[in-house]
Amino acid sequence: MRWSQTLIPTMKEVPSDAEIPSHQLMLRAGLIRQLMAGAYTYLPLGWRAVRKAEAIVRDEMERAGAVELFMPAIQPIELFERTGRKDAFGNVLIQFEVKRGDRSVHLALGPTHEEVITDLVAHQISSYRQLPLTMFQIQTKFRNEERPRFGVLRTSEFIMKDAYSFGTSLEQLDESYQKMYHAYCRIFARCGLEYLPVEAESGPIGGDASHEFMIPADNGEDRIVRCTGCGYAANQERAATGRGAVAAMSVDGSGELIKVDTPDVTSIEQVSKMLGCDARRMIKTLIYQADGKPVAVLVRGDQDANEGKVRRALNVETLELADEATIREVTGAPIGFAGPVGIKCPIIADHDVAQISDAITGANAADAHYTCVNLGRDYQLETTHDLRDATGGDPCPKCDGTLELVHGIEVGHVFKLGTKYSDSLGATFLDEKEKRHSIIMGCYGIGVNRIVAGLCETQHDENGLIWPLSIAPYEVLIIPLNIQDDEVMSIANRFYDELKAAGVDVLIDDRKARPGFKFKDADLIGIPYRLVVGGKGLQEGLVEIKSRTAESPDKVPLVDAIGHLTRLMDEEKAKLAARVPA
RNA sequence: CGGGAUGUAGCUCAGCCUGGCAGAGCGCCGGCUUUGGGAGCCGGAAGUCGCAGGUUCGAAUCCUGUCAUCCCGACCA
Repeated sequence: MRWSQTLIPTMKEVPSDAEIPSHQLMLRAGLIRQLMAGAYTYLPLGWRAVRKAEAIVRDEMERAGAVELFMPAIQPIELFERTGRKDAFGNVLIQFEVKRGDRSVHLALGPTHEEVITDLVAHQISSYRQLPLTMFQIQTKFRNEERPRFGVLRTSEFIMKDAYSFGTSLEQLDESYQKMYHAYCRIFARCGLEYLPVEAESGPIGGDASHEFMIPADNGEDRIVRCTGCGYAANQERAATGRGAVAAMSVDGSGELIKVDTPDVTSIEQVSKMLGCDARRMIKTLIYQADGKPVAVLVRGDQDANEGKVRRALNVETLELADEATIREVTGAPIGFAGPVGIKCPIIADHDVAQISDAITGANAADAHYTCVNLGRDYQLETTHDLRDATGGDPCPKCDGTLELVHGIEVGHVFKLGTKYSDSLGATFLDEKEKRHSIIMGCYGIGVNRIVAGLCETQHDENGLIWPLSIAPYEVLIIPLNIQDDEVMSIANRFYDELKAAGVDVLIDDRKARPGFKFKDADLIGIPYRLVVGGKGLQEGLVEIKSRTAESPDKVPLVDAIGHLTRLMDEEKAKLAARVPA
C-alpha cells in the first residue's frame, strides 16, 4: 500500500481524553477514531491489525476442530426471556422495538450468542451420534456499558470470537475444553502476547471449570493474584487465600471491653485514624441479606469481603448488602456502627478475624465502637471460612510461596457451561438406549480487538508502537527519503514491487515530506521493519534496514536488501513460533 | 448509578477570576527556500466559544438548566 493512497492520520500531540498508553498510541498512530463513548472506528491501519488477529484465531479454531458459522446480531428478545437472561443482563442488553406492518417486534442486539446457538442445536441435533460438536463465529457483540473506558479496551460494541461446544458427557466436555484451552495458548503466543491463564469464577460446575486468559498490564481492569513460587494464578474474586480454619476458637486478649464514643465516625479509615489503631486490628462487620435473611459477615478491617465466597459459604442463591432498615433492626444503630457483640442475626467470619485479639468493632449503638473485643468472651463463632478477597502478600493456597497482586486485561475466557442453556432451550439428544439428556455445553470467547489493544498497551516505547510481526498492519515500511529524486523513487518502487510479489505486507511512505518527519511516523506506527532508500546511501550502493527494536540500522548493498529482510523476518517468525505450544 | 473534572479551529491549549474586536502553537491551503530524526520565511482558509434559557447597553467570561467526554467507584452473562 502507498501511504499517499490510504488514510493514516498520525498525530504529534496526545489527545487530552486519552490516558492510558494503548488509547493514546492507537489514536496517535491513526489506528482508531472515537465516534462516541464506547464506539470507535477502526481506521485502515487498525483494521488490518484486527484482521490479522482474526485470521490467527480462525486458523487455530479450525486446527482444534471447531467449525465456523455466522449468527445474526439481531435476536428476538424471547430467547433471552426463556433463559432468564433478559433480567440478568438488565441494562447491558440493548433492546428495541421495530414496526413490521401492524406488528411490533421486540429485538435485542446480541451481547453473546449462547441463546442463538443453543436454539440452533436444539432444532438440528437429536442424536448422540452427532456429538461432540464445536462451532464458532467471529462477530460484533453489543453490550450497553454503563461506563465505557480505557479507549478500546472496554466498549459497547466489540469483536468477539465465540465458540460453543456440545457433548454428551462431562468427559466430552473436558476434551473440548482442553482443546480450546490449548488453542487459546497457541493463539495468544502466535499473536506475540505475554499471556497468563488464570482460574476464574466457575459457576454451577465448580472445580477448574473456568479459566480466563489475561495480559498482565498495569492498566488492566482485572485483578489477578499469582504465586511467585508455583505459578498458581487466579482471578482475585476466585482465588483462595491459603489459610485453613484456625484451630483455637478463642483468642486471649488482655484488654477489658470498653465502649468508646465515636460520633459520626463510621468508616474503617476514620475509626482507625481517630483511635490511632491499625486497620488490621479492626473487625469489619457487613450486614447482608442472604436469600432475604440478614447475616453479619466479619472480615479484618484492611480486607475486602468476597461476595462469591460468602454466598458459597452460606449456600444461598442471592446475596446483597442489607438496606438501612435491616441494619437498624439487627444492630440497633445506623449504618457504620455494626459489630459482632450482641448483634441480632447470625454471624460468619473469615479465618483471619478469629486471630485478632483486643479487636475494635462497631458497638451496635449509634456513635460508638468497642475496643478490646475478644472471640470466645465477647462473641462466639463455631467455625471460620475463607470469605475475603485474596491479595498481594497472602500465602499461596498451593505451596509455601506468597501471592502477588497484578492487574490484567482479559482477552479470553473458557468456561464449562453444563446444561444451563440446553435445559432452558430444550437442546437434548437421545443416547444409545433411547434416553433423552440435555446436551452438555462449553463456551469459549476471545476479545479480538482486545488482542490488538492489549498489544498496544504492553508493547511500545517512548517513540511509539512496537508490533509483533504476526499482527503488524504491515511487515515492512519502505521510506524513500526524497520522492523528488528519481533514482531514489525508482529503487524504492522496485523494492516495493518485489516485496509485494514475495507476499510481504509492505507499505511505502511516498509522501512529500522531510526525512525526520517520516522517521517519526515510522516509529510511531511501529512497523517491524524499515527499509530506507536515500541519496547518500545510494551513492555507495547501500540501503538501510532496521527492525523497530534495533538500536541502529544495517547498511546493506542493494542486491542483498531483499534477502537480508527476508532473513530477519524468518528469524523473527521462528522466534514467535518457538513460543507456541505444540 | 454515586463522586470528581473538562467542553473555545482538525489536534494541544490560552482567554473566563475582574463582562467590552475570537487568540496562539501544531496541522491544513498557496508560494519560495530546504531535504538523513516532527525545517525556515511570506501569504491564506478555518470556530454557532457544547446546547438552551436568564442577568446585562453588551456574555466565551456571570447565573440556571441541559447534553457530551474523561477519571475514580458501583455494575460487568
